[in-house]
Amino acid sequence: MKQPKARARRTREDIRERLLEAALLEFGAKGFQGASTRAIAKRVGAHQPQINYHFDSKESLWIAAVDHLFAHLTRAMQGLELLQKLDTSSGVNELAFAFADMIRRFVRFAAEHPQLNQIMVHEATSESGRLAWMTERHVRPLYDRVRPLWRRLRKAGIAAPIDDRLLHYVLVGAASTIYVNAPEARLLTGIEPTTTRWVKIHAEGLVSTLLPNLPRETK
Amino acid sequence: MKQPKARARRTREDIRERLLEAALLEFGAKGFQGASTRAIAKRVGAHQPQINYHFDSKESLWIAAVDHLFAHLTRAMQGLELLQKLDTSSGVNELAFAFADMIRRFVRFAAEHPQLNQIMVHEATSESGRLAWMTERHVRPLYDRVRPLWRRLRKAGIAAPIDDRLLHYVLVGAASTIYVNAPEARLLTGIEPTTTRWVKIHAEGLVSTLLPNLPRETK
DNA sequence: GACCTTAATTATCACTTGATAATATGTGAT
DNA sequence: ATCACATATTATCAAGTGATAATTAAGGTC
Repeated sequence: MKQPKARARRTREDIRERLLEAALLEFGAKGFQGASTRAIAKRVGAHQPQINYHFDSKESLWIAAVDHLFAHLTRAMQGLELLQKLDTSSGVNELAFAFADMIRRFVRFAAEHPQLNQIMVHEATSESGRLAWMTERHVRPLYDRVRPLWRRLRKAGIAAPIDDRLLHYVLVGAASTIYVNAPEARLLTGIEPTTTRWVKIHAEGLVSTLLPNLPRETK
Repeated sequence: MKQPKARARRTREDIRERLLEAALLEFGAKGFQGASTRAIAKRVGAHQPQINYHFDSKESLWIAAVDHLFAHLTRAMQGLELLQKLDTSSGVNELAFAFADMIRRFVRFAAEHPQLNQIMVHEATSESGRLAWMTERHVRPLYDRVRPLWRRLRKAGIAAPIDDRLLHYVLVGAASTIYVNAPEARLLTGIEPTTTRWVKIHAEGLVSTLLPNLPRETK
């Protein structure tokens, strides 16, 4: 009477994708050490050794998951042609509008994908190969791109008086902490911060605060 | 020839204090799960079972360490009589100066004791008994104290346009992320953010940004 | 100096972890 | 239908975890 459990066989891409998403949730919530491969596999109804089968190791899974998520971020941010605005040296006002939009997009992304900043924070608290890899591969490009833009906005008197090297952490922290710490924020404030309503309020608050002299948008 | 290793016998308070400090470093860097009691003990030249001897369990150690650190924060913040400024309904300008000072102190504390915000972030990413305990016991008092002050400053037109429920996370994030992520920040920016020079630049930047219409201090 | 309280050390336990090897089964090509 | 290959499952391992019990030694008190 013991009939063998029907095993769900899925395509390579399908199961890999599911494992990546599950990994992001676990790594984001528990950190690299705290997340267990068994818990990740269980999330998608798989068994633990499938992780070593589809990826080579826990670390490889982590790398693949982080690549996956940063690709998502890049996609979400690049409707903006910030680089071109800068390169063409066009009007500083246009740059300011583009920057404001970048802030809004970043806040929205942080709300919808808190795993990214959660993972960054979990890793950034102690030195490791993973931290060095993530910093150079994914964080530096963003940092290097944003820094000159901010300098220009400051010279134009549009941006708040924050050093361009510190800005990265001020912006990331101000934008993402409430979503990184969402379980705490729900307990503390009683609100659900990931609501579109609150995300908008948050984003507009940051825009007005970081770019206090943003000109009126006249299209 | 095998002479017994001289064992360092210390007073109860001494070894407890040392274990607490070591625990903060490990918990801050690795999170609760990631930190091992053996690593904590090793930091102070002790053996792992001493943790269960002087504290009851890993969790009790964590609680004691967090209490210890928040007591330190309270001490660092309370030269300010923010409460009184509020209660006496005295001039809003004085409140603003006090608030600015609070920001400076908080930034300085975050730089000198990154473990606090590291631990908060590690715990806040997933629900747990520890998170609930820490939120209600230590975070809520600060949150509840600051919120009405900020409302008053906003009404007076001194504070930046950020909702008072969100402010907590905007401020904590903007002030502490660079120190929480210091290992990353060093790699990324090439500067040492915990220098008094950079801490001052950071703090003043936040004050000007969050309180853009702070009156000139006239004593 | 003997004694006793308290801290330190050693040995060991049950449990969880990531990984590997061996086996079983699903699926498409022929 | 059969076969070959790719995916799933099971069993197992060594390493590391927090905790406990048993033993040893330090330091003050008389």
